[in-house]
Amino acid sequence: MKPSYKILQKDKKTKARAGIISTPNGDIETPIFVPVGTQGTVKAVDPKQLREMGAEVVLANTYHLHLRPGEDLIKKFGGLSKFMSWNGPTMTDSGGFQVFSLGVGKEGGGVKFLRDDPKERNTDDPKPRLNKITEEGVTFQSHLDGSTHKLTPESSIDIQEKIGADLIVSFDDLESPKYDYEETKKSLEMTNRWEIRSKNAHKRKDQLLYGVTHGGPFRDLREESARFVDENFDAIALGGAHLSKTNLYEVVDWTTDVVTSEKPRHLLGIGEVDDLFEGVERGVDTFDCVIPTRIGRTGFFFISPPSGNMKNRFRTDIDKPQFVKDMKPLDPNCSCYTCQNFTRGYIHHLFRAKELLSYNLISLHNVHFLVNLTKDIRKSILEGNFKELKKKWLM
RNA sequence: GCUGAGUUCGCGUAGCGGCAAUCGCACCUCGCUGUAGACGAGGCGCCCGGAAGGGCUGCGGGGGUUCGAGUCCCUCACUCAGCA
Repeated sequence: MKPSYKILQKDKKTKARAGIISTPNGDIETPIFVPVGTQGTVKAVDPKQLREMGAEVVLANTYHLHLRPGEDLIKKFGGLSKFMSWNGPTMTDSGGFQVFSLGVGKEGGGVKFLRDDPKERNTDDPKPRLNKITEEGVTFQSHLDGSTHKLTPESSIDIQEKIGADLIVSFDDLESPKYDYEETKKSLEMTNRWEIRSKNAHKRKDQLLYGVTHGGPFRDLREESARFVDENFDAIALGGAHLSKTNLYEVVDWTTDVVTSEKPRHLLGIGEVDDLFEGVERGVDTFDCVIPTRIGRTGFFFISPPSGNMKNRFRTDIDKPQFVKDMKPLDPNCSCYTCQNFTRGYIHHLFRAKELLSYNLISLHNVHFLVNLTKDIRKSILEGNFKELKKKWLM
């Protein structure tokens, strides 16, 4: 079957909408947070746990799965969804992001994201790049063994067809946050050429191919890119969102104002609590982000209001000494397995002892937290009180 | 009792006579947004400082040699090993 998207309800005051993406592996009720499972697993979280918490789709990475175990192997196992025993909808990223994260993004000490605080902006010391970008595609040094690999729009799509996710992404070039207007424009033009090649290479009709919008922080480029992607694709992914918060929301607005409303919109790589509200309000349907699992493995867990707020970014660190004797669950308002069964004091102990269960319990909570938040957001759209829910969270 | 080895940050350690003194663990603080991340950065004698920096104390105790001692010498204490 051909994947499709349908809007069920539009919010009256904002661009938020509740909808449904239908795929051969099941339906995805949007808005929804998409946990990232780069290597065919959401790190430290079992597929059964994902299903039980209500996750509906998992995003894996073309680059990583190509290097290991290889797309042909995954195909032999019946595709990614079966291979990882998830048996639900999946999405793959094109590998374009690795151009950035292994190359440009490593410049300036690996700072990949611009914050509003100028002190945190990229510095100038260049780091060696692990990749080379040409018109044809990208040549990588494998981070596993240093061997050389090439990824092109055609090979990325070929790999993604073999991996067999329901939702796949065009091969794009990522602009560095350091690029000026001209450099960003050049990068965008490359992306556009690569996206057309991606589209032409794409044969499997049971997969939905997203085009990716770019254009850095520049309005006219963003709008041009959105128009271009809208003309050529049935699904819109908003890329290069490594911007300051305020700029990010502007960029989302510019994009969703231009793009056909009846197409699903994905915001690549974004997913802090406030981003989910601001994104949905501006018409985003799906988000993927490593945040819940990455910070989970380093001890941070999400907390809801009133203890969670914009100032603490809805998170705190289980490693803190204050949790030693804390008998409360991670988040008192949370219905996840972790919060229903374990105390902060116990998880603190596990984390200090580097016990593997701590990574599972915290990651599970964090993923549940964001998935559940987007489900609440969806419900609020259907019930007509999205703004009230947003206000309750972001104050 | 004799002989040998040892006693340096909470623990374990490094240290050609120029050291506030190495490294690991622990501890404290901070950071992670399409995952080279179960990770990374900083701190960890005391005092002042935002920092640069400055002051004080300091390598089992005591004494000595030396411009200068954790480093050399004497002595005491304790620990460990072997012999009695």
